[in-house]
Amino acid sequence: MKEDFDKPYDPKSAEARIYQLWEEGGFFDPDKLKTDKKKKTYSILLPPPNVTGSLHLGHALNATVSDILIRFNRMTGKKTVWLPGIDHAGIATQNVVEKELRKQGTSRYELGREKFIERVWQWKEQYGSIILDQFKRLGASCDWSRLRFTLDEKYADEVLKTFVHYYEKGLIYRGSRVVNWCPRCRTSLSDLEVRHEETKTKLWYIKYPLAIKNAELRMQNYIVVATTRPETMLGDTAVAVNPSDPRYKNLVGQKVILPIQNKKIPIIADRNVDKDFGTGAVKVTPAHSFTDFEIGEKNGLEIVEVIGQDGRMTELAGINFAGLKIDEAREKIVQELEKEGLLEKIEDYNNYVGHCDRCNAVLEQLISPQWFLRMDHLKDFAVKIVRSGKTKIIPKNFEKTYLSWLNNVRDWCISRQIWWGHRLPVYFCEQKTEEFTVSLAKPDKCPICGNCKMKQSEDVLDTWFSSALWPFAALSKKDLQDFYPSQVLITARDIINLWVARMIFSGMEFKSETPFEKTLIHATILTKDGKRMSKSKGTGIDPLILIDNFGADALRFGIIWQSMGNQDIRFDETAVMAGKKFANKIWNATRFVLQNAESKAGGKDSKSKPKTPADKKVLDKLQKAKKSVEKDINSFKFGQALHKVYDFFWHDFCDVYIEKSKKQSGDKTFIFFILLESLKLIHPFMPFVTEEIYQKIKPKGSAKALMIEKWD
RNA sequence: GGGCGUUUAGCUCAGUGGUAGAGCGUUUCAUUGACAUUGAAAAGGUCAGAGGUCCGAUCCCUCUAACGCCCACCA
Repeated sequence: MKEDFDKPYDPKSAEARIYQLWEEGGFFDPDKLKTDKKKKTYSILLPPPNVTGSLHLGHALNATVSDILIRFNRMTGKKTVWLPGIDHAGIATQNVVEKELRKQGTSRYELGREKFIERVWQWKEQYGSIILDQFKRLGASCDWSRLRFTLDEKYADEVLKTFVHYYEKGLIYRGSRVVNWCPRCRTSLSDLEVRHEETKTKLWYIKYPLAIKNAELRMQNYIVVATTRPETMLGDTAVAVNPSDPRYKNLVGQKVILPIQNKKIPIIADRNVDKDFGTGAVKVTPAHSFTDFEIGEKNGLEIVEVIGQDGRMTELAGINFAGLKIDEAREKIVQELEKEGLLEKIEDYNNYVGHCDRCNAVLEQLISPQWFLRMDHLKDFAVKIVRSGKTKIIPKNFEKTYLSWLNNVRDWCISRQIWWGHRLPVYFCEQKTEEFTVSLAKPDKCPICGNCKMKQSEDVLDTWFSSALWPFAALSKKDLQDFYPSQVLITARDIINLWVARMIFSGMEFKSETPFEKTLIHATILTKDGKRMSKSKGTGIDPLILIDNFGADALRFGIIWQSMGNQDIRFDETAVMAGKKFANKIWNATRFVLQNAESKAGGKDSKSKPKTPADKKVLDKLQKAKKSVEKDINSFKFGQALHKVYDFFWHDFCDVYIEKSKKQSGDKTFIFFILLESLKLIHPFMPFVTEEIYQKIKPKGSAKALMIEKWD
């Protein structure tokens, strides 16, 4: 026993063995543990990582924080579960597999839908659980028997039911409207999947001649519009000015000639037009702009689609332009306008151009038939529950992010034209191809024409539509009773709207209750010089390498040591090294205790009473630290808690008490008791080393594992 | 354009309306008996700048600057 401690602590040999011990002991599964039925249950749902993902420091922070809460609460005797899962991550996963196919010289189109999906499943089987193994290496005490995947049959059922429910309630509708479109992924996107990037571009001032018969006069009478996208003018169906703009008052109602297309389009007045931008007159392209689409609807304008789903100009753009890429078309248009003397001037301009969040392609706004979830009713739920304080967002200032998004949200485009995901439970009639029926299963007989076989919609749902159901769709019927709502959702700030808000209104709609009592928005981990960590820039740090070098406990220590609140963390590796030293310190202190406290004393005897003043003092310090740590954990001050744990053990216990005990003779069972209590205190933060020690020194009759010891 | 956050020791960060704290780093000394992944101690800060409130401000208020983040259909 004592000999085990002759060498320094070696995390590598201990961690895998200890994790196995926990898993095989069934200690992660609350149904296999004795729990205190009088206490409220405690549950956390793991934000399901993407199947495409590999562990980064953000996950490590999230998992460590969650694990501290779970381990702490489990030790207090509450029925506690941490439920893990994986997200199918529609576009992200599809893109990864497509990339692989490209390497093999083929494509999803060549394979066809069915074969392609098979390939993605294969890929999922191969890589799907890799990231979860990485969570295990961190020591995450998830109940793996409850693992869920968002495309599991049961989960998928729940998703489709939700769709049908919303549809029957009139909250889901189909419409041909302008959407964000990624020409690379060939799918629509929701507003939240658009990343705006500042782009240096030009503002072209183009003359639109008034439609006067006299050709000479025409060249002198024109209206100038300013645009960043001259190529879309091929689809213009009006010029708009602000109704209160005196410059254009007389022109409203007249017509101009759209250059190149040579077609008459009206000058209209619309309040959405900003008098101060450009010339105060704008071209209106209802097919390729959200604003213009609205203006077009109000004024009954014609819609001319000049950009296709492949991101190239369509035939409607004219024979000279059809098939050209956007920038080719732009260049050609500008040349032509110049030739005709219709270009007044060009200015430099900084614009925010929408990019695909997943593949970074420049997005187009174009019209396509899509499915939308009405937000007006659902958002009210989500606003109310947070305003009333029934769901708390911590830190509180993020409530502003949340509320301001909800208050300005547009209907959610939930359909995607990719293949990997939940296919819409919508069946179209083969005769009247625009008519459809919505139902969970394919109808035996077409209710529309009465005899066709019907064709299921090709579209799949936005991944976030299914993620939004996670808090209840991931739970079994029994678990719903025990664990809904969960106590706290722990996540990063960039998905407050994308995910948190949508979970909240989904939970309200289907369970009439918030899915979690609190949302904890944890810090973002940055590089040491304050830059965002990113794989592509090579600024990321791989947590697994840190675990290999220093041990999982050391990594957990290092991350939490720096987690003092919502302050973003500039990651400092020396904190991880400090963690490694601390693990070793605990190890060595144990060696000393074993050498001195000969009688390991039975479990009960170990609760000896303090005898000397030093005993009393260290006990007092321990109890104070414990109370303080409890308080900090419960208020999510993890860094503060860890500092106290560290201070107590290193300084009060080792530097003072152990040093003193060297000079103090007599009964030394008390020091053993303090050591055991310290292990409990440290365990939520550094589970491996504490468990490893506990397994070696635990008195007869004590718990099978430290992780299920009683906190008090 | 709108919103938010940060600025304290060489580095990463705590903290308080009334002598400024930790880890790492640096310096000195100690130690062959738990641990050199050690112990004891020291040096090191006009708490971003300006103004205000107060007996007193690093802390509260206003402004400025730098950095960072989120949101956004002004073409």
